[in-house]
Amino acid sequence: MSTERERRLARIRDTIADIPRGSVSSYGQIAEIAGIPRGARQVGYALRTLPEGHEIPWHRVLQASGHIAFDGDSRQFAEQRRRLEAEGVAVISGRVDMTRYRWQPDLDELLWKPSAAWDET
DNA sequence: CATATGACGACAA
DNA sequence: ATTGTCGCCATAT
Repeated sequence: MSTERERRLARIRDTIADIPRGSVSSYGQIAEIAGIPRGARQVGYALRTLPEGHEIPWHRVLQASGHIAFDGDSRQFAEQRRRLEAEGVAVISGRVDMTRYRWQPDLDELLWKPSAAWDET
């Protein structure tokens, strides 16, 4: 069986997995799409506790301001910037232009995802 | 049950 | 642009 907590984390991971290459999203946006309003910190928690060997595009999640969430001198910051630039996302001063790269899921995607929560029952 | 902790976010200086 | 405060909320202790 699955606890509510597990399903919540799964929805977050699934949502992040849907961010297309070359686009980015924010913690808050992911939370909302995953059905967790005001759950930005929960998205942070989910990313912090990703399972081993995951293939989740964690680097496509940024702060609402477009800034990378890690300290500019950290190794993780460098890795995230590298991955973003590798797929064509410009990172200027540790920041991405959200108006330009923000993921805008269409109706199909939004209607498609939630169904995963339905057939859980 | 009480506190502390964040890969957050909005807002006021 | 920066910094500090406060709100938020699941987890950890």
